[in-house]
Amino acid sequence: MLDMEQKLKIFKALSNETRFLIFKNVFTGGYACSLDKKQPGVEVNPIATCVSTIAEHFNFSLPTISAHIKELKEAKIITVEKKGNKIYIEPNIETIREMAGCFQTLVSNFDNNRELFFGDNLAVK
Amino acid sequence: MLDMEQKLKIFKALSNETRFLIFKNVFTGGYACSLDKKQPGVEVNPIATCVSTIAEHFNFSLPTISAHIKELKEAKIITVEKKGNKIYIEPNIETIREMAGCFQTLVSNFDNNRELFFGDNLAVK
DNA sequence: TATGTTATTAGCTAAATAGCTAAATAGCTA
DNA sequence: TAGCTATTTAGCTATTTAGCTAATAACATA
Repeated sequence: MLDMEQKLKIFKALSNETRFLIFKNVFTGGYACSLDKKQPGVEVNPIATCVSTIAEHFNFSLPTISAHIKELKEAKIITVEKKGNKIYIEPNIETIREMAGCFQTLVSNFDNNRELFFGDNLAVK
Repeated sequence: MLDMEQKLKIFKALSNETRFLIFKNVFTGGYACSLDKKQPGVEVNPIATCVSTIAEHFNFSLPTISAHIKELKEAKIITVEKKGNKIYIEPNIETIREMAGCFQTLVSNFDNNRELFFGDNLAVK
């Protein structure tokens, strides 16, 4: 279960456009190709990418992108693993799964309470 | 459908602890009682509350709470309606329903791709 | 060992954020 | 109309954020 502090970190991490785009592309494979070009045959998840590959997609400096990645890592939205002198970045789907669950529970409880109290349900109205 | 700009506003709105707590209590009825005490018989959703009622729960000034509420309103997380000289605040469940859907779609697509590519599914492993 | 590659740290600046108090606005009520 | 209640606006300050360059660290390889 994600506690409030962790949720705040996740919301903050995703509230910045650059971090949101990194998140989007890490989760949907938007950066995956560049990796193979750089080091064919390396044994990593084909969805994995690295800091400089991500940075290629932005007009920001490498340290800036590195700092954004650190924030996504601390929010547990991505995982990072050092192999050689590269950092391999992968999506952390379990955190997103938990977020989906939290929002869904809130909606379900809300709809259920509304039905209990008012006998209606705007969700199907 | 929520566009990226709207999602960024929602994440930003929920990244601050005070706003997160307001959100939590507006959605779960944490502030509802004070309203009746103030104006019995007024014709509003019993879950509705107002700015000063919310402010009672924090050690922050009324203008500070007012500004937080404005940000939640602009993120479409809550709705506000002026009745007389009060602002009645209600949860906007449709926005949260959309967020739940976005996260769930991301998770479902991710799991589906993983199964397609690797024949496994960490969700049930 | 020297050089190149990848990423982080340090130190800086400009802009945004979150808080405050005082004043203004809007509407109700005596 | 005068005064009361509810809320917002204006103007201020301290802190945080997001960007930069330069320097450093860690590792690979010629």
